[in-house]
Amino acid sequence: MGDKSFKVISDEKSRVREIIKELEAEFQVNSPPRDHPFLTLVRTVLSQNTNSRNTERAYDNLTSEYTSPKDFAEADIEELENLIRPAGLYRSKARTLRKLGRIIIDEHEGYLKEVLKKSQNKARKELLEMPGVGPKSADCVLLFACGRDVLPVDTHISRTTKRLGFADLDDDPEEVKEKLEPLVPKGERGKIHLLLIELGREYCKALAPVCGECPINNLCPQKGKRY
DNA sequence: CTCCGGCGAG
DNA sequence: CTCGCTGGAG
Repeated sequence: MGDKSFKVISDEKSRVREIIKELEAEFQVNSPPRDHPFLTLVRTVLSQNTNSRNTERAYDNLTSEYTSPKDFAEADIEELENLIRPAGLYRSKARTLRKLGRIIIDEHEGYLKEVLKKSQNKARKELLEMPGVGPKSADCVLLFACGRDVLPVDTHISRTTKRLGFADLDDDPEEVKEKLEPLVPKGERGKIHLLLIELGREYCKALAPVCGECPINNLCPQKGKRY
């Protein structure tokens, strides 16, 4: 007896493929190749636990005056704080950004690119050793600054993945990643990352999900359980 | 585990 | 008013 409230696809890999296909028809998520690795890292730090609008404001303020690792390494903390305030968590982020600038200058010849040239595992390990850089941020840099096939797991990814039934409610981001990644075709991890974020922002929202309008509600076990 | 935090939606 | 936002550190 299958659950007729949603399209039953026994193979979860097939269901993921269907979901990607439907979401691609709904959203265009051509991620612009970000050529500047250090600014990619800066943007990622600003985005931590911060919505995209506020991230964008802070990033625009900041990059009108600071662009190179040297700029950040020599920055006045209070000035950094003022520029990035819209992002929230601005005191810790300002200190993180200055430390990151100094690390790039002192330990990597002034270029984050020197770290990213290494093998993916090595690069990830070194990113994780940097202040203010955890799993999600490290993966974002690997994805957006050097096009690696990785799947950064943020709150949107966690929430949508759990609601879609690919992970359990109490799974932490690492567990979500371990369960979702094997279901995603090679080379499509960055794509599904962006697609699930859009899904989370537009439909599968934390507070008031709009399942009735969701483009993949026929592929979701929550169909009929939420309004 | 708690803390950091401006900001907008509901 | 509360909640959550492309989290990470102590």
